Amino acid sequence: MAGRKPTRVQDPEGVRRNILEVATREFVRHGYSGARVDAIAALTRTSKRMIYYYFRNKEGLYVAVLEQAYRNIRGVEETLDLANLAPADALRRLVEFTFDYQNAHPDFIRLVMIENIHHARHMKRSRAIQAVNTTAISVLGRLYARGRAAGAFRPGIGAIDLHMTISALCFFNVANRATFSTIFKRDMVSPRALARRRAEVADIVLRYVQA
Amino acid sequence: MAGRKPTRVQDPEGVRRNILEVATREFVRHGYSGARVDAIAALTRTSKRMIYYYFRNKEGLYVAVLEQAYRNIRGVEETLDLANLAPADALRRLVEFTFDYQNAHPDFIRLVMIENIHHARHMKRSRAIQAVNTTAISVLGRLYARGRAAGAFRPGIGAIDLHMTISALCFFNVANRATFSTIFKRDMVSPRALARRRAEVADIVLRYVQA
Amino acid sequence: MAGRKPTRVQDPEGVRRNILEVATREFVRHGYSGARVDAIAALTRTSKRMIYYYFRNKEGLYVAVLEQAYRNIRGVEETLDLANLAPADALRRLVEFTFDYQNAHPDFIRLVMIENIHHARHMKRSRAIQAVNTTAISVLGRLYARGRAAGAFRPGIGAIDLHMTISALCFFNVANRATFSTIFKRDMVSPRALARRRAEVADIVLRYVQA
Amino acid sequence: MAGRKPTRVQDPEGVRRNILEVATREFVRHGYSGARVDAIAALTRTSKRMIYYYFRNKEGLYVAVLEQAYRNIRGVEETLDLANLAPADALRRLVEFTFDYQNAHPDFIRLVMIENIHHARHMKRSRAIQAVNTTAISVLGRLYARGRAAGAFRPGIGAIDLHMTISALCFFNVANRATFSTIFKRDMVSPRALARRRAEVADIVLRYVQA
DNA sequence: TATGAATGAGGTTTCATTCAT
DNA sequence: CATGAATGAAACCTCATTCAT
Repeated sequence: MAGRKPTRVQDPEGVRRNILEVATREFVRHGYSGARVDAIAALTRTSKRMIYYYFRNKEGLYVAVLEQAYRNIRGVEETLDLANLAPADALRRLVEFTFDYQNAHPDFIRLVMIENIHHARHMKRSRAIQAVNTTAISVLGRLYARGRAAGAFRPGIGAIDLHMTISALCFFNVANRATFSTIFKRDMVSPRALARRRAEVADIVLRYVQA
Repeated sequence: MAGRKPTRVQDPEGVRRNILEVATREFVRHGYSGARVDAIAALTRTSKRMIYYYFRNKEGLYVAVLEQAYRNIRGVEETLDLANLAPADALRRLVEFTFDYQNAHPDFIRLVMIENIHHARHMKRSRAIQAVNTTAISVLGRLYARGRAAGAFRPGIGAIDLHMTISALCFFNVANRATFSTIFKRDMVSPRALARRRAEVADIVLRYVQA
Repeated sequence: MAGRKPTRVQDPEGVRRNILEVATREFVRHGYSGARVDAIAALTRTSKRMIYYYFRNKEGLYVAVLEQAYRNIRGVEETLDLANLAPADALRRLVEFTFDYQNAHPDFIRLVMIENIHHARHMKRSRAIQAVNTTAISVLGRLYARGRAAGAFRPGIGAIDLHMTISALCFFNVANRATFSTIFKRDMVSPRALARRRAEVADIVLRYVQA
Repeated sequence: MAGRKPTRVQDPEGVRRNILEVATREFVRHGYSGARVDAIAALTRTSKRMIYYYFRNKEGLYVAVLEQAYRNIRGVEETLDLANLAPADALRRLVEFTFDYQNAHPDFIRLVMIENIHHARHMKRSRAIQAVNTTAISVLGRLYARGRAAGAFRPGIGAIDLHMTISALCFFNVANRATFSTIFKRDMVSPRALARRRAEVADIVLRYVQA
């Protein structure tokens, strides 16, 4: 009576989460069209029927996966506590953090790639996602303003442009890893390789911004 | 008898090319799994049977599309005639050219994205593709050496790293256009927006390299 | 605790009636197989479980709907008070009333159509329904006898035949409205169109019966 | 070489016809939603896949069935050669023919019922069907004009009204057979019952039209 | 009495591919 | 070389119904 049964017979939230986890893996692995609802169901602790019960259809499931992914990264920049660092140090830290974060979360990167393959069709329909990435920009904007005030950064750089630059440099290392490392026989995943590239990316951004 | 379609009745190479064009469009639009052999056949001036005749199966067709795409970009850097420019100018020109070229060939970019989604599986199997991008590196390598000799560039930068940086910055503008412009309500396609970003990208690279 | 839905928490008869109303609409709209238990439940003020609780299954619900519909029309003819009219006038009134009644109750007509599509399978099983339409015949039989006695009607017409004739002419206007008005671009629903056809139908029946 | 193989391996038209026949039976038996593509396929000499090849989807198949049914009845009235009969005789013959024809083709009647259940949705979309029933009206219109000229018919009756009357009386005998004969325990299918009702229907129409 | 969660069976449709001519 | 017809396997999805609380 007191104390739940060990096998929770009904646990909607758990079931939902379980489906979402499995589905994320499958979509990430095979793309939207390549992912199989059947395969997802089989890896789930529940049945195919439940996927449709919770997410209506394959597209609904995919959108939920996407939203969840964006929700997970929302505002990570704010956890950084950059205010106590000198602007240049803060920026370097932000870049390195972004680099590490993206390399640590290839699933998210791949979902973004997939979404781009599909012209951001699903993202466009999701209010939840649209509400996201703004924190990145505001954190960056404040940091840049601080650097400007301190005379550390040169003028004329937009926060969105800066964000795009950082994103582009970090994103590539994950997104294009397969083709790039194939063509150039280059290690892009070992800790050493990551550390080297991370430093390089930070250098690029700092040289770009510094006065 | 009299009224045959004006289609050249026997033009194997033309038929092959036609299939390849249509297939490129479809793969680019919908990804590998999302592309439909039926749809490709219907848009072709020939029939489905010919696709299998020439390319064996869907995967063969996709690989052919990919190889063709890589073949088309092979060595464009060499057409640039950078030798007569000062190293910095030459590098700026190379970057801007790369930026323009990639923005002008989103199909190729999207094929690379697709290939990355699929872990470069097909590319790895294709000798033809593996033989490609080396010219980019050698052109860049020579240019960097020249800049070093002239005292214009700082030491310690690898050609592959430099190439990756340029690629990352240019690639992002095409590959992540859909999601990025959706989230940040940002124009990434107008001539004006392209010109601005191209200049910015060139600046980034030059500041990174300059002594 | 405070904010309960205003729904009477315990009102079995009301719940039953509510389900029946919604179900009628759905069956009438989509036919037996086309109607969805889920859809019915969703439109109900209660839940799916209650449908099964009260009606056992989809078929039970449908039979209940059908019985209810027949119960509602049972004996409407008796409300007419035809005894004070001359036989011909009484018959005209009966026909016009039937015409109006059927046009005012398309749901009932459609349930009859649906039941016919299914070979009256459910009706055959329902004692409740079988007990119905006899009043129509007896009313009509008495009226015809009166007309015969008065020399107003010709001999040799059976009450059931007469009923069938009236039914056929009235029923068609509702049942075949969709196809007929589509093919012949004919208004069959405006008050004016209904009045014209009603008069015509009455004429047909009277000319048929009159001596 | 000369002389076809007995098992014609490819016979698209035959396959199409075969599917259509089987599908007609199934739709007629179970209505649109109640009919099962699987069941149709199983009764076919080909496979489920072919149904989709030829008819695209269930709705396409149903529309084809409906069009085919209307095509089959198109212009049967013209085969009657009524011109050599006196107007009243011609009209009686037309009515009796219609009665017999509809009773002999219950499948068609049931398709019309089904289509009405679905608000003529499919018919409205089909140009082929819309083009049909006009011959019935023109035959009837000419006949009525002839009867008027001969002083045999009374004035003021519209051809479409007349057609509706005949249709209603004939249609009912097939369409409402199941419910009507269940409630009134009445034989509506034996040759004798049909002959009696046919004569009655003809009488009704003639009394309605005659001067 | 009431509800949201769950389910198995089966429904429709689509896919890449091959066959017969 | 070329084509329309054909196919099996599997994809996505829906249905009426029942369970656990």
